[in-house]
Amino acid sequence: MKILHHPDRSEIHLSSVLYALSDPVRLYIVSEIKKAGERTCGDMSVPVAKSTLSHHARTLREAGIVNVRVHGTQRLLSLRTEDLEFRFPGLLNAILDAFESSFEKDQFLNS
Amino acid sequence: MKILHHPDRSEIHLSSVLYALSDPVRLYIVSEIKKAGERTCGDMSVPVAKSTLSHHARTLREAGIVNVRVHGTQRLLSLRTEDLEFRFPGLLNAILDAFESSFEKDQFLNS
DNA sequence: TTCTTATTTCGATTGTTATCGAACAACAGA
DNA sequence: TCTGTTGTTCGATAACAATCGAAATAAGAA
Repeated sequence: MKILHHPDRSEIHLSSVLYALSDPVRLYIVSEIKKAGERTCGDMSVPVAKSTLSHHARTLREAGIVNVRVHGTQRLLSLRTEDLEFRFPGLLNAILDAFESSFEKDQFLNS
Repeated sequence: MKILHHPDRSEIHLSSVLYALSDPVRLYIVSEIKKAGERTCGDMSVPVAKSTLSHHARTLREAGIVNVRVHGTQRLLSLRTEDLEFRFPGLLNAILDAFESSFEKDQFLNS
């Protein structure tokens, strides 16, 4: 089985986190995970090819934002809430609250 | 005199703000402005060419993060604190606090 | 008007990224 | 073992971004 690298808590960098979350698709993915707790890639209806979705999942994982757990043929994504809160208190919530109250999520509603 | 376009408060997008702040140089610029209230481009000692600095200032202005005021031959940059707080409550502070307590600012200390 | 200072714009370069489809790999169930 | 499901990797493409130096601009001072 493939080993998925997750950065250590201390290796999570602010710029990388902000960059990873500056993409509307990834922001949407993260907000979906936040709501559901854990989601698979196929679970999320985003208007991109599955290879693109895979790329986004990888970006989020390498930035230290999500944890990926292998379960059969699926990958379960969850937020690294504690680690992020430890490193950057209040950041994730501020971003996700902003996303929820913005119009940026609207473009995914009918996709 | 050249007109500098600043996006309206309602035109500030979360992704653009996060993207603009995902660059270490720009993050440093913003943290310097935050401390001083207002700064000129030449004021800030960043390890990049002046044309590059100009590019970063433009990115921050177009993302709606800074206001640029012309004063003689200089441009005074200030944070659009109120607008950002209105659109994304707590976001800017969470990011700047994270930056201050991270090691990311260290790379600029001796430049 | 000429010089100086502060900053922008231009053109070029180099590197990165988002995207896709096709091929591949891992697993589960029949 | 075959088949379908799930997701990754590969190769390609097109767009974008960070960077620089040189030239241009704009305002003020001499």
